[in-house]
Amino acid sequence: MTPHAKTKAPPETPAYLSRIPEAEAAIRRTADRLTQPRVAVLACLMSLDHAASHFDVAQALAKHHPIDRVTVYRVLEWLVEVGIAHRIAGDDRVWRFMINDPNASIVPHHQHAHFTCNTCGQTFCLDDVPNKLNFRLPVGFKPSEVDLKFRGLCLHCT
Amino acid sequence: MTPHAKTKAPPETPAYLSRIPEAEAAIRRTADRLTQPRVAVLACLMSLDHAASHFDVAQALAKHHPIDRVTVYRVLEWLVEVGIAHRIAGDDRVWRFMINDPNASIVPHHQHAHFTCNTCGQTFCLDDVPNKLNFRLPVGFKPSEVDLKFRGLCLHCT
DNA sequence: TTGCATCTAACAACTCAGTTGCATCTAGTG
DNA sequence: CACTAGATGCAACTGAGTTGTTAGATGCAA
Repeated sequence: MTPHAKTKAPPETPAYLSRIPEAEAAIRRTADRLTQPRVAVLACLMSLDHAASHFDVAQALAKHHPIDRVTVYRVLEWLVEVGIAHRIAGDDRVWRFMINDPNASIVPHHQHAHFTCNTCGQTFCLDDVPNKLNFRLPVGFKPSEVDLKFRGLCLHCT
Repeated sequence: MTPHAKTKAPPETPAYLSRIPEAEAAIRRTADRLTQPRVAVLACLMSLDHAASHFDVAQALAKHHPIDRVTVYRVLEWLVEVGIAHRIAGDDRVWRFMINDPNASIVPHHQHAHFTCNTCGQTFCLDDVPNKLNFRLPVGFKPSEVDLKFRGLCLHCT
């Protein structure tokens, strides 16, 4: 084990590297330019099963693809704009980002749920949870979006 | 949503003034001190049917009860601690606060819903909505809290 | 391949909500 | 009335996210 491993150091060969071809393909499908930061950030998101903050992304890429933090912000924002990812508001005032499920509907950030683990702090998407819910709101409230958040123990920390 | 996308200027005689006796009574029920900032902040929250940010509160009190913004933060935090109010995380990275429904359960911030209006930007509590929902989460996820947020058109903006 | 218009990245400087440290003051008690 | 724990006010700080500007890539057309 590495000494002083307070935060777990990234592995020698980061998992996101293998996702680079997949990321390039997805970016080419957009009308915008294929750039190194976009590829790296998207590959990073693709390698995760949970939501990542701008800081998580910048840190994961620091060794092999160091990217300015403003660029990370802008790439993440762009990924949301073009519909590749969606953003999640956390309780700690930090945005987290996650790849959209390609099987989901066209507006996947609507009507789907998130789960934040109280132990490891990571946020997961639960895409198939709330579709079958129908809410009864007080008279006069006309909802257009629903955001459902759970907190508790995730499957890794059980 | 613009931060503090606020409404009109407060009236000559702020509505919160009439809530001061009620606020004093509630604070006396706690084990802590009755202070002017606590009374004013609580009365302010009591006069609203929607959630208020620290900025909303400070602004509402500015004329008759000017209070340092750090004190507003600390009083709001204290109100949450003693169970008089609860805090809501908004999409604009701003905490908003609202009085707890005295008829609700002991932990009212669990298992209740919020509604944010896309037009006026205000956030309301919908206390009686999600109690009857039972969710089916993926295997391994053990939720302890649920937070349900709606966005759309509120009853004032219909 | 080269030239070029346009888009994108990097850097610095900034905004803004929220926090911390500390000296001063005050509510409640005796 | 005096005393003290606890609250307030002020200043300085933190950290996420944004904006402006310049330099550098990218992709298309010639």
